[in-house]
Amino acid sequence: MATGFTSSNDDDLIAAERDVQRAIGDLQIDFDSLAAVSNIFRVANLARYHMERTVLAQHDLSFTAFTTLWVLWVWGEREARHLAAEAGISKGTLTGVVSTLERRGLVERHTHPNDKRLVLISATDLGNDTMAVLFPTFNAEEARITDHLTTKQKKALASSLRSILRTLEGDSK
Amino acid sequence: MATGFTSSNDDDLIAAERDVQRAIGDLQIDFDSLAAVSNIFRVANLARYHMERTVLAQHDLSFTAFTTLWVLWVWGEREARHLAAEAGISKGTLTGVVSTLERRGLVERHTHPNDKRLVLISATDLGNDTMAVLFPTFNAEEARITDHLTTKQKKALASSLRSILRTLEGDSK
DNA sequence: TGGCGAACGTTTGGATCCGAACGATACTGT
DNA sequence: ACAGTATCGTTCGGATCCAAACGTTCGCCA
Repeated sequence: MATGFTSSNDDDLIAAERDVQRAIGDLQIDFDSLAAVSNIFRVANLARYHMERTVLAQHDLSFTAFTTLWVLWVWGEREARHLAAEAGISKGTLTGVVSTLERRGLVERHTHPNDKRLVLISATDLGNDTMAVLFPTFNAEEARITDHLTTKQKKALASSLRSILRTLEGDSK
Repeated sequence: MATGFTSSNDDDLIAAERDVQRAIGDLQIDFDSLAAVSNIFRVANLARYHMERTVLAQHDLSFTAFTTLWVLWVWGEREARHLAAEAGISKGTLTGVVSTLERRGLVERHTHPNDKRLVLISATDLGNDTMAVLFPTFNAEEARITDHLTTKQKKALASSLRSILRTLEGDSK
């Protein structure tokens, strides 16, 4: 599959920036913001693909299915719309993902006893056991791909990303 | 739509980490790597959604279609498999994306004159004009969502992400 | 010079993704 | 009480995503 753009070292990025500058002519572009944001997309795209091919393929789980099951493993039973929000997908998408996980015996659906509109979703024992094995492996791979960063750099990276996250979440209010 | 997880300030992250620690019991987890990588996914997911709803919706373009057209705008005519690699999608996916863009009159397909297996894809005048309007708007939004970061922080962010990118790309060799 | 493996883009099948429309259920005000 | 409104999860239509299979075209080499 693809890696997003063709190269990734700093010299090549400068060359790419020059191409962009030429293409846009005299338009004003904020290259620092461009580099920061576009690299977020590139890394996320490639890292997701990488995790699906290595760690998750062993258990035949998609990245979204893994994320959904992870939320249930850590926080326990959730109502469907909250689970969708926490997994970062629409509720329409969640219906399909939960159906897939349910078919595999990893999660269960239950109607809320006091409100029949609500669906409660929880991980089964098999689901929890799967995550107990899978997550340490997943985290070890997270550590490996960030191995060239110092602890301080990792903390700064997470902090900068949280800053962007707050701005994005502020928009929807 | 969803935002991925429920909160984003540093205090809440620590609470989330406590929940993870409780769920995994005595397993060893690298929380710095976890925070760094998971925030990449969260921000990318939400930023992509944000860009599609705000900037790209004005021109009815998906994020992938925008990325593909952006590559053609900056670097000019490309062979299909290279375009797919640079846009970060498989060649099978590219076929559909190019068909969508072609239907909209934004790109053109041409068979290579010396090798009929190859397909050359290029932006039309309409495609280039669209990007000349769209990209500055897109970049302005990139700048806005990273507004709380200093120039130094943006450079550090991009640099850390490139470091991860190099590790990921090294795997496929 | 012709066969045969390699490389190309496309097609296929199945999962995911969204927004919008839908039916079912709960709440609200009179 | 009960009609009207709001909210829930699901379904639907259409686009995107991948891997694998496929037919076409090229290059290699006997």
